[in-house]
Amino acid sequence: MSHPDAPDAESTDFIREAIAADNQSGTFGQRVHTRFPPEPNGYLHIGHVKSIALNFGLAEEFDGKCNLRFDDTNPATERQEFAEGIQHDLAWLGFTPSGPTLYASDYFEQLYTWAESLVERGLAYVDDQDSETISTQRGGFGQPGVESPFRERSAEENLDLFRRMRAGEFDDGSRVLRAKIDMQAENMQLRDPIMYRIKRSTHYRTGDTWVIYPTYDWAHGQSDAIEGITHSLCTLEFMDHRALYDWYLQQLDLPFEKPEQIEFARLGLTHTPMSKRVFARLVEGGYVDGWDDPRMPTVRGMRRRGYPATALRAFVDRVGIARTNSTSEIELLESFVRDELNQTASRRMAVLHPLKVVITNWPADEVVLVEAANNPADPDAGTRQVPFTGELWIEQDDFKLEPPPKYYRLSPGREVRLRAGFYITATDVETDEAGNVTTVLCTYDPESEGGSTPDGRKVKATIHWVSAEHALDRTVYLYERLFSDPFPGEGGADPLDSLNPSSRETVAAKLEPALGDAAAGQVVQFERLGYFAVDMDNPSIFHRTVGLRDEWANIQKRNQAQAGKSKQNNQQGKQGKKKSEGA
RNA sequence: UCGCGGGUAGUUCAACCGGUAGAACACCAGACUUUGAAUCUGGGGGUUGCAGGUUCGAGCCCUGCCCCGCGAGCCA
Repeated sequence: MSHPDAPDAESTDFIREAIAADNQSGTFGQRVHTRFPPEPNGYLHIGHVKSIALNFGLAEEFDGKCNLRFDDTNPATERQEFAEGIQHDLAWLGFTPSGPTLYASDYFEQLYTWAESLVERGLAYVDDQDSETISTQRGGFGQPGVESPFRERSAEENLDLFRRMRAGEFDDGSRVLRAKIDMQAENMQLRDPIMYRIKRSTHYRTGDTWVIYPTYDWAHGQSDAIEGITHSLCTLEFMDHRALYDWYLQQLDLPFEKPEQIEFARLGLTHTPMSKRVFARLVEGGYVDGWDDPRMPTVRGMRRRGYPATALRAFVDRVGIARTNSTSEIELLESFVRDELNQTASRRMAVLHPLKVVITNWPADEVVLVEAANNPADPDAGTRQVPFTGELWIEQDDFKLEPPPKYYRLSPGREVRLRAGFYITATDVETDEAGNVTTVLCTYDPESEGGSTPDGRKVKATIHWVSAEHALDRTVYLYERLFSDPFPGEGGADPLDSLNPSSRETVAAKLEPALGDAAAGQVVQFERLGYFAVDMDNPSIFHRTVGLRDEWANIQKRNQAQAGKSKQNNQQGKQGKKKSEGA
């Protein structure tokens, strides 16, 4: 294939450019070594996928390496379960670390040794004040900080105190080790940041061997250095930490080029808070079934929902890397999911909201096996046989006693095609006392088997169906957005305020027999409805992954909006535009 | 209030370090169709935050202003 004029398919961004420049100048000797450093205090979510794809993608593109390192410096929140889950999710996404899994907690001893060396050189001191006092002394934006009365302790005293901190002689929170930098610095991160705190909490890996733990800032750059990381990528909120990152590394006087911290914007997604705190509340509050609930934006939730890993990766690739805070539309993610599934998912028929059809001229008890393509776009996907009988289920939406304009599905006197089956014409209905249609009586054209007639006449609609006698009864979960507001929590509101109360609808569906063979986790297309994933644990449960694009729904929506608008014109006036400002 | 970062179609990103803006998704229309899907074709959409300046020429450079984000955890 030759597309001489095709735009360069290679995605480029400021980070890739920076790396190319480093390679050009030989800064790291052509080496590219990144790392993905999650804290094991929750499961991976779609936001992490962006960072993962960036770090691992860079390593691959530049023929370098990418580590998986757990940033486990806070024993209070971390758990083995999360560390394992993250590794599992990472593998499912299709990424493989360049070496064994690494842990910041493995560097505790080295970090401690380095800290002592800073103490010895008068670059760090033990502060006996409580956190509130320290916080007050730090000053504020535009106001200088106040130096701690303990700032000028001798190196000997500091070393003694620091060793006794490690030995467990002091109470939690009673002392900290601080870097001695500059209480006047405009960058708050440089106002004598804390390096160690005393915290008696069992660490999921180191147990109780430590009572002092390094803070993120003290641990991160040094961990990068230990691993020979060249480009340490993190999100924008760490921008102010870069000066500190560099300061620590400078004091260590390492015999090789120091890693370079580069920040990029985290992923924002409409209708999707991207905070572990919110996720934990959803799980703990019982608003969802767990971290792997199909409505959760976690990797495991999306996997259960049926989102293919390739779609997730294609999505974050498309969003790209920039320094602009931005929020992508969730529709973009969904379009990648559909795009992938359209190519891979087998077609099946299922009726979600069943309405009985009786074919009055069908030979009693006759069963005809009709042949249906598994994927019309892919002949290699083969065909299957679907039993057709005189009693069928069709979708309630596919019949209207009084068809609205532009409606061309089944209605009295109208003929439609049953997909891969026969043409039927509605002749009559049966209703209950309330007047609701309970059964549609039809006649069929015996010459139309397979979906076409000798006279070649056209019908406007093709609808799906399931033989009542052969139908499988299954539970299908239909999902809507978990949060109805595109920007949950905007303006300081509680994100949970915009939880959609009907984010999951449970439906008793009728499925064609072939669906009985669907494998756990498999995703199929229910024709005309959407993609549905077989639950990974219970194969008789289906989750709607994503619906098909639905032009008819759009038409109806437009008509409604039109009607609503003309109604509104009469009573318009007040209601200032609601603009949301940060609280 | 101070510091840092950012502002290009509805959204997310491009635009060879000055040559007068493109793509994807979304939207609209048409073609095709045994999924109102998919596919194909076409279309509407931008005074590049605002105002000046430099220049033959500015989204790119300069000045001022506006708006948004982050920063005062012993969280990461």
